[in-house]
Amino acid sequence: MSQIGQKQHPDHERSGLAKRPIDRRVARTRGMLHQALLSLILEKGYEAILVEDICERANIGRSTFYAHFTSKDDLKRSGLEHLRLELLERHRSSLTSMPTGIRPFGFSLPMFEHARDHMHLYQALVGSKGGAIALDTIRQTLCDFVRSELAAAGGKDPTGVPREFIVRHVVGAYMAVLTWWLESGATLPPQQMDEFFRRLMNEGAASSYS
Amino acid sequence: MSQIGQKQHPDHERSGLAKRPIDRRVARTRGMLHQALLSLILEKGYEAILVEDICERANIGRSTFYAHFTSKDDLKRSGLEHLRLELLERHRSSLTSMPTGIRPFGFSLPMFEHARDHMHLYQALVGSKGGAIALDTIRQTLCDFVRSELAAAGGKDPTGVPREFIVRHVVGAYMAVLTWWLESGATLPPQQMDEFFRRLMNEGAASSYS
DNA sequence: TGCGAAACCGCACACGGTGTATGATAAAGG
DNA sequence: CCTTTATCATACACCGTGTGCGGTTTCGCA
Repeated sequence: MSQIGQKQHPDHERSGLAKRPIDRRVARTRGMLHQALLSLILEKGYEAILVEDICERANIGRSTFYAHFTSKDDLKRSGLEHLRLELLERHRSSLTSMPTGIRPFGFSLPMFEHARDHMHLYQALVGSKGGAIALDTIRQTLCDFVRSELAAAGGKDPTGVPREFIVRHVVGAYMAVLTWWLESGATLPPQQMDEFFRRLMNEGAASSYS
Repeated sequence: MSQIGQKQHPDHERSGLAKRPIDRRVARTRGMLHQALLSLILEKGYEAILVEDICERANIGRSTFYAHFTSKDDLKRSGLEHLRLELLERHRSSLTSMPTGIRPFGFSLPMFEHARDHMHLYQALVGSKGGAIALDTIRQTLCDFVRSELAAAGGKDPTGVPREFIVRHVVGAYMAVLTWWLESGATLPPQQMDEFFRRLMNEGAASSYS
């Protein structure tokens, strides 16, 4: 309960959330732990990992682990948050670079590219059984993207299909093909995956049935 | 290690897999345990459940639990297998009753109905965090359905989209809307859900974008 | 209806993983 | 250089798991 990273310098306090410099030791420790967890997920899957395993791999004392994270799940969440923010940022920049804006499924290509750039990580998340919870974070983020796209595009749903139905439909299909892509080694380029996805979404999957 | 249910009556042995009558006590015990697990999943979620909880709820001694199942997961798997077989059977009968056969997404309506009939169970699976593994069983079964549909319908994929891509796309979208339906209380009737799903699959989700 | 088999029960035990407390040591940072 | 802060090893209590073992109850079958 050493309350690490809570340096109190009342003077230097910036407004609200200060970006105070972090002690090198803290940064090193957390980095090692994150990396250790990741490599262990690839080896044995998340569920089978022990806190002791992580510490051993990271060369960190077990008590130090608990000084930074309350549990194995806490460590996972922390690592996932990085990922989520990075994804958000990439989506944001892709929006500004292509100001047509209303093009549907704008999240698709950036997401495929992001997954390609972090393939080792995503494959770990997909492969392990515990990855389901992790992927759920991504799923919810994508759902937000689609919701705002739908809200921006058209107010009416002429087909009578509930809007949330459409959101889940689109993101569910997307996550499924993304997962398949990663599972099978991500050999196809992101551009082609994006093209396939858009084709099915535009023409409907039923058109491929005969 | 009492090896329950291994009655040895060498005479009465039928060819191969005999459907030997099960001791009433055994049936009662297993039924209680399955039911207890289910109700507990609804209350606290699968992960938080202890073997002791299950036994207490079922009024079964803890040693008896281990005489039937090796672990909590084993009990879950056992219950899930029932579900999977029932789903398979319903799909089979729906195929024969509608011999046109080639109608795409034939799994859709039977699946929605099956979920409606076992709503409490499915909602438990969807809601709990551990449900991901359980839903995966369903997902794989549906993938098999779609694969055989695709194989039966047409040999060529004129669009150039890989067949497995289509399979994952369809089932991913389906599982997503099914999950949403259950999460939100399954108020819409299965027929309407089926109709919505087919509409998006036929016209493409992009058509709902403006 | 009675008898043998088997299923159930409670209890006790060893094992392993978790999370906390503590005091000593090492390394940042100013 | 000196203070602050992070790290470490150790020890400990706690809890859930899975197994072993007699004793009791219930079932199936003759």
